[in-house]
Amino acid sequence: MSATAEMPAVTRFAPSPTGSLHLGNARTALFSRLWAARTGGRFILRIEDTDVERSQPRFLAELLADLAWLGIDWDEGPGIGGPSAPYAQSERGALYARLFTQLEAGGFAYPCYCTAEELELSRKLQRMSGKPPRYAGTCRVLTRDQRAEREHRGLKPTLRFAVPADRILSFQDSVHGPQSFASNDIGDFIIRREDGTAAFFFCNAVDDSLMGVTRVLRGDDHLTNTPRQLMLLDALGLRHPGYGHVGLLVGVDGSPLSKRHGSTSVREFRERGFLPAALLNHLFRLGHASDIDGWLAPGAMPAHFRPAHLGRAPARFDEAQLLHWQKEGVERMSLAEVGSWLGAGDPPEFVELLRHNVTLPADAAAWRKVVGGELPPLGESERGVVSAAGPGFFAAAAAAFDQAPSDLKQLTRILKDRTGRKGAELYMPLRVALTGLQHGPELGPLLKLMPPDLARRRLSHFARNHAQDS
RNA sequence: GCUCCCUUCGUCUAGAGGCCUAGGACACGGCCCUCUCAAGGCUGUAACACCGGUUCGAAUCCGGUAGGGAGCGCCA
Repeated sequence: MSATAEMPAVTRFAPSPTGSLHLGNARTALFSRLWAARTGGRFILRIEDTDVERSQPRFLAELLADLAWLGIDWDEGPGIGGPSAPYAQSERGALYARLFTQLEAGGFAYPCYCTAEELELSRKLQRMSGKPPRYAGTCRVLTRDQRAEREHRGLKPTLRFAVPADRILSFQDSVHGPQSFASNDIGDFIIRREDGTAAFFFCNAVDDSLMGVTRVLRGDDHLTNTPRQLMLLDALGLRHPGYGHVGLLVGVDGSPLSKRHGSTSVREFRERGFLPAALLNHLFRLGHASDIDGWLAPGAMPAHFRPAHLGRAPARFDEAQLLHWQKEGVERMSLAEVGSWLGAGDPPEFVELLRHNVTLPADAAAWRKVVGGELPPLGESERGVVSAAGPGFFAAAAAAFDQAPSDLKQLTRILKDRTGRKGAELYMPLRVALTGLQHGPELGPLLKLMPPDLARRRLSHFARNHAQDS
């Protein structure tokens, strides 16, 4: 639309390897990737693993695998490298150290010797007296001697950013429009932890700028954090990326997406047999209005991604809609693809037969049982069908089966002559007796796949007036 | 508590003062097709949170109310 929206965008996804890929993160990763792709820019993957306690190699491997499964690839980052390497923040310590000294030298930051307990208490007190819980600034005014004394006592300081007074921080949010915040509402915040590692506000902002990111797309939860990062960048003389904050992904009840809403990670959907393209199509339309409603092959998504149509309101993740895309995805697979997706080594004729009746691999398992195993007990409606047909019908059916085993066409012809029934009245009781259900793949081929004695048994079972007891 | 954000059919959304008796998609109902389901075709139900204001005219602008959410962490 506007000229800026079409300039090559450098975007990024900056996850922490502290768990498997969450749906909300997958969505912002997708949007960022698409934004870069649509404008001919670059997409960077950066690993924010400064929290050594929670970051684990196992999670990183999962993260990369989840991204790969979704088909979200990156132009710079782990495994590829690039001009801004390294792309793991745990390896960028030396760089951060230089910037910390620069900030301290310029008077933009100061060591803070307050302990976690002291800070906790201070916040509690502030809350109780109805004040916003902000750092009181205790260590900001320490003299050189006072600092030396604390060092001498063996206290290890954190580094705090000295938030300037009376400043208004304004920026143009690409999703929310113009924003502005007062620096007086913001307390001095920690940019380096006691253990010397860089804190989120710092390394996240600094790396975005240093890596040449031009469009930061992230969740709404970061909107009020943005002014801190702006001040930090200003103190360092680094340029600001553009920011865009998309509405959060929430559960069907509108509360933050959590376990009780069911599956919330990409991995869970993958394990349940969802297709990556299906998940992508759903995510693509959550908090985003594309110009077309129908199925999009992942490769076509960049052309239909509209950054100007990113949503401010939270979007509910409704699995019913994902199911729709899943059906679309299954319909679009080749026979061989469906076969390997089901992953059970089914014969091609079986796959061909049930492919339109299956949206998840679990559905196929049910049909496998229909063909070769036990039938589940009949439902109320199915019992109705059976008793309406009557035992005589099934006795005739069993007899007809003996004349034309496993041949539905012949069997129905004979049965039609003997009973005078036709259409649904003829087929439905047969379907229920043979499959236990009123719907499913074509009955003829289904019957051919069944062992003849099994089919015969199912028919004669209902000839003995067993409709009620099942 | 303070600061900030959000609010159109059940869901995802279109809509940037008249084109809106509010459009599309999913879901749901009906009809057609069909041995069934699905697919396909046709069709139906269903929303501007509320109250004021500005205006000839408001879903769209302004103010307030309500309800949701986020941030204020040595988590990211």
